[in-house]
Amino acid sequence: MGRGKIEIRRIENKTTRQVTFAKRRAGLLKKTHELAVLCDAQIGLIIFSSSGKLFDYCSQSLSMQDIIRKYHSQKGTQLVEYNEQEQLQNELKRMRKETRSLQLSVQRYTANDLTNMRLEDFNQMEQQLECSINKVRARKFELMQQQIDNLRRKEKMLQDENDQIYHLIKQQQMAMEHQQAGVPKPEEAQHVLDQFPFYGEEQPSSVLQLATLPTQFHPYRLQPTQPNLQDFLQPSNYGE
Amino acid sequence: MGRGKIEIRRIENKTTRQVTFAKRRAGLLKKTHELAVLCDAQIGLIIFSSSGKLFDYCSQSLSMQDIIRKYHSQKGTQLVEYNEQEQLQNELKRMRKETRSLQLSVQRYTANDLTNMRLEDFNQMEQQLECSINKVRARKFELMQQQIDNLRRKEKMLQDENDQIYHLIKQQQMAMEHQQAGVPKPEEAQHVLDQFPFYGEEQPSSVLQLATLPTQFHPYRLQPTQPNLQDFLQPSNYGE
DNA sequence: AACTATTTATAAGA
DNA sequence: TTCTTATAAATAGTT
Repeated sequence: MGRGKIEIRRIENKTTRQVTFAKRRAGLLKKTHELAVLCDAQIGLIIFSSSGKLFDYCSQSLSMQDIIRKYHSQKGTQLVEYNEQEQLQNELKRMRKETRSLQLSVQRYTANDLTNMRLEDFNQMEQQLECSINKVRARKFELMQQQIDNLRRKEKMLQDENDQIYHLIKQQQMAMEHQQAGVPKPEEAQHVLDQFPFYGEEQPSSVLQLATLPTQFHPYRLQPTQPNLQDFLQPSNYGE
Repeated sequence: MGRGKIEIRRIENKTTRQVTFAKRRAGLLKKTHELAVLCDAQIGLIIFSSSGKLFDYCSQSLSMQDIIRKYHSQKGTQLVEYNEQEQLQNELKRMRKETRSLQLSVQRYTANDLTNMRLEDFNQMEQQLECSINKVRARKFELMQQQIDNLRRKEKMLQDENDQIYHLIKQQQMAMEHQQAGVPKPEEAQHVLDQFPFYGEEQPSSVLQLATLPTQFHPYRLQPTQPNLQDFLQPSNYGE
């Protein structure tokens, strides 16, 4: 349709190609519009010129987005991305529900909102809370018992050690009395004591809480004592 | 281009419209293809007939996906959907975190998992639970007190009513003694009692729990009584 | 689905 | 570029 017939193949002359592009592009847009109007069709047309410029047409009533969406849903493509979004939304919904229920749970346990509760619910809540508190206490005392056992063991070790020190000093005193009929100097006794790992070693109070033991006793003779439970509620490092 | 010129407006005749659609659609696809080839353009064409059937064209070298992607990147659209997805994912992340923390909270309150807890945590938990339980009990007793007050009010009303009945019957008896020097028949007394709304009306036990009141007393004289607290832990319908 | 009178689009020239 | 115009192509109405 022109002065001459042309072959449908890429126009090599750049100018000619550009002119033809402009003319035919206009024609195509016009025909696209006509088809959309005449036949009540929904049409989306996207044209990129060879230089990358965008031209598009979209029949009224639907946006290009809508047409593309419809295209994808009909073609089955994009289904992946769509499903992903769908899945995400479902998961979010589920999470919201779960969070809501958890929030209610926490609220019940903290008893911060007791309005809208029926009298009979209170019994149940009380029971739940009692049950929880009992569990907590049981576990707490279990841990405390372990600490106590541990302390007892350590106490026993110290006791034994002190007994040994006591006898050693006794022997040394006797030996000295034999040699010079004199008494040992305190510094020498200290020297002998040094070989015992526990003697004189300060126990971190956070570990053993021995700081509260009465100190007026003879240092070589620790008295068995019942630890004060109140003082043991510290991070347990037993068994190290 | 045809036997006659036509206006560019929706063709009303359905058959004509369908035929025109087929013809022009073919023409459009052909022209689209020609433009793509002649001018080295990238073109995507999506047509939905009025009945929803899909026809599309896409220039070689690029898929429709690619063209759409390019379209979006050029238009700046799709950024919305991308952001939407991004937002969704962020929200989900946030929700997961919140849910996790709530789960931990609930777990602490139910005391179902006490491993990995330090001894010092137990005190705090115990306190929290005690605090909750106190709140629950306070509220529970408050509600119970309300029920008790309510019952007292009702009791008082019944008492007053019975007093009135008692006096009425006394008066009647005296009147009859005047007239016939006889005693009133029980049926007549019952008739007089009927006008009092509370008399003989059975109270639903779930509402007032009066079922446990001792029944061996004189029916006209309800004894003031301390309700048994154990029996009041029912849905409260007081104040109706 | 094919025909064809016309309209429309457009290639090439101005 | 844009306008013009001869001609190809598309297609409305008909068969």
